[in-house]
Amino acid sequence: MGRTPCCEKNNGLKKGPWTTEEDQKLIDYIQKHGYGNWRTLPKNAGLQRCGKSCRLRWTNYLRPDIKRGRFSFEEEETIIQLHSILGNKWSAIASRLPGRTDNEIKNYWNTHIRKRLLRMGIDPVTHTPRLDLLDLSSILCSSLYASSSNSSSQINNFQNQQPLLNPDLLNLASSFFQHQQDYNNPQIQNQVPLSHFLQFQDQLPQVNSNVITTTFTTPCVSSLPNVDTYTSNFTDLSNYQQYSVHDIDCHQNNGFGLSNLKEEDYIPQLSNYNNYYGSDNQNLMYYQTSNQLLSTPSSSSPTPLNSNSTCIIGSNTEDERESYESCNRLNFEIPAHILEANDFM
DNA sequence: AAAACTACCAACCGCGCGTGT
DNA sequence: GACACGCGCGGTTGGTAGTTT
Repeated sequence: MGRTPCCEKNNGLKKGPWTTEEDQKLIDYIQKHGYGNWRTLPKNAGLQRCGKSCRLRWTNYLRPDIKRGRFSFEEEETIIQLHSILGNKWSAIASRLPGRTDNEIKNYWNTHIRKRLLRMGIDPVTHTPRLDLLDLSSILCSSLYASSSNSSSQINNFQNQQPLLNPDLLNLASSFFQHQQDYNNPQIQNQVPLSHFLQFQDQLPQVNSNVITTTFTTPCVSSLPNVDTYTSNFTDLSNYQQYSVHDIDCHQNNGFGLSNLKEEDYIPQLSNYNNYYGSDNQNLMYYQTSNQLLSTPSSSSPTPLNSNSTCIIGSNTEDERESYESCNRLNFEIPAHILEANDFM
């Protein structure tokens, strides 16, 4: 079976980059006749190209409504959100970004966003933390329960101490991530009742609290070479309060500190990843655009929708960020009520 | 200055789907 | 039902510009 290929091999048709003359021929022809039949178009237009090549050239480059230039933060954020829902459906994503082509978005994803997410320890496919790498419980427990045989002074700080993080909280975080992953699957979205997620509401006290900072100095986990920044969030579905977790930085002394971050390493606020989770709308789209950056040394930490219910794991201050350069650590900011409730201190 | 390396992106390729015969 | 066709999609490639060594 099978169909004849669009572009026969060695049939004299040109391949490779288009010349301006070819572009002009294609533009002129389409402006006069439209682009009804791509297979016959090149012959009629006097082009030594196959129809497929003409179509790609037109749709990806010559179309008059193509928007050129860098992707804005809003566009980038939209891409990330849509990708978390649609996956690699580039054409579907492109249809929601006027002026951008699927090819352009795909390229941008593969060359910028995907790499960035990977560096952050986020699986670019599932948009969830790579728990294979980032097993919070094992990391923190192994770090916080220091062995007396370890001579590191940092580690010795933790000798004979109670675990600093409640395993229940860590399990809760892992559960959230897993649910988030499950909920990205549209089939599961339709099957899992909202109440399934609300169970956590009881576990996270509804208390306005001042966010206090707790800094843990730990040995970095050598098995996490790519985990630089991790961003995700928790969304309380009942009232859109958000429990954000961002900036779990685990820098090894490999020279990759925050100061090494380039502009492209900064990401738009992803805290609205889950906004659609709480929507009753079957179409489940709810956008919050934001220009806020994460991990931007010159900018303050992004503010979640409801900052009074924020559980931030990360460093917020300039001083703290600078100290990353010389000190490996996990740095947490945890609302006081959670710390108290879990007897952290 | 040149080689090596990296990042980017336009273009290609193969496949699947819908439609017509 | 089988096949051909047109088209669109997603993955991949390769050329090139920029950067580093």
